[in-house]
Amino acid sequence: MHSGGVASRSADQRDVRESRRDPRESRNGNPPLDAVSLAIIEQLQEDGRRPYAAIGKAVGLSEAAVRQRVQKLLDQGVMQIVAVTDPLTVGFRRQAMVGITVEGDAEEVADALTDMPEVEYVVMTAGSFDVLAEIVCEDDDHLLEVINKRIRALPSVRSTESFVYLKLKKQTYMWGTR
Amino acid sequence: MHSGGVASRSADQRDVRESRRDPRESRNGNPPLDAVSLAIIEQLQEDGRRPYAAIGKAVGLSEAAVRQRVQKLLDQGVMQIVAVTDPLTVGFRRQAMVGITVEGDAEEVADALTDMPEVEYVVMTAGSFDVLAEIVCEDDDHLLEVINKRIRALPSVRSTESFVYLKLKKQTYMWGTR
DNA sequence: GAGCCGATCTACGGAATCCGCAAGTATCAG
DNA sequence: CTGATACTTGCGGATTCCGTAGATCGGCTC
Repeated sequence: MHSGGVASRSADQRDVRESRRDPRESRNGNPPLDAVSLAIIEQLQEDGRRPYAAIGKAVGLSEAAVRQRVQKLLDQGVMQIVAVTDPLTVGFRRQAMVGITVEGDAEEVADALTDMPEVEYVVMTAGSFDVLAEIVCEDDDHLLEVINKRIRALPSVRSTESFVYLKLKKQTYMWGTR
Repeated sequence: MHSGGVASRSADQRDVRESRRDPRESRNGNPPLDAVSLAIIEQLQEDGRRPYAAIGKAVGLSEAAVRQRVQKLLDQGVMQIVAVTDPLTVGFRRQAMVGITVEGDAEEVADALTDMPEVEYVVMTAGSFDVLAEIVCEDDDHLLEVINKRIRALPSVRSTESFVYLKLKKQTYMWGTR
């Protein structure tokens, strides 16, 4: 992936010195998305199976154009269309959020966590934790093993604190549409 | 929602006294899912737009049966098919995880958080926080307002601690498929 | 400006999918 | 036995998907 990465001139470049900065800017390394792609994403956040034609009607594009843009967004990893559930509801598994403080490079710890299959979610943060990781496990033994044997075994990890999930109350993907 | 919740007889009932316990059990209040629905969900976790016929072939069901099951899972709120992105990558918005300690009933605080549109994710936990909430905001001012004015204003909230997101490293929905 | 190139959109047609419906079967609860 | 539930098979029409060809636009070089 990341074949091209070229071009990608954002629209509306004339106001570089604009007072109120445009809310959408590249913040990662990724492509700055234009308003149309944003609108497409919003459509798919409401319903991941919505037909391309319906999306096109909503955002003012042809069906084929929507299809191409969606495909590109998926290929670039900007978005993914998936089924999401609450693992606890689904049945098995123990979940926990683990806050981690790091001695050296926090990013390399985050990368190590990323490689673990039990880790669903990794984010680097500012605050009393350097990294937050969400873990999904089979049972308590498995959870214990991941936290104590694998995460704490990482060289740069100074300390960890765990928050075992008791009940998921909300899970939305509707930002941009409210 | 939560209208019916009836019936939901699982298949393969003959081995109730099986030695190794079935990994799937009702843990919430929700319907215990059978192995077939689990398999369907796994398929849709890989690709939320996969055709029903392909799913049927994978899980050993007819196209119509898959369609009916998926519809039911969606209606019951067990699963949702959506586009997910990294808001930071998409451009605008400030994100943070907020850990909250509660004096009285933690669940009512969680419910109050659930009603806030800026709150994407709410989970009740065991540990030094009673509730974790993920917040997505327009900018720092907005974030500050939500945390200081709205969350801390809740009567039972004893204290909060915020972790502003710097970089999202991983975001998966592939549990069950590894 | 002429000309080329890459990216993106529209247009179009055939294949595949979606979706409702009906009939027939099997299982389980009462 | 009766009713309820769930699955299968089959069907047909509307819809959607998907590849491709052609048009358009902006930037680039010369």
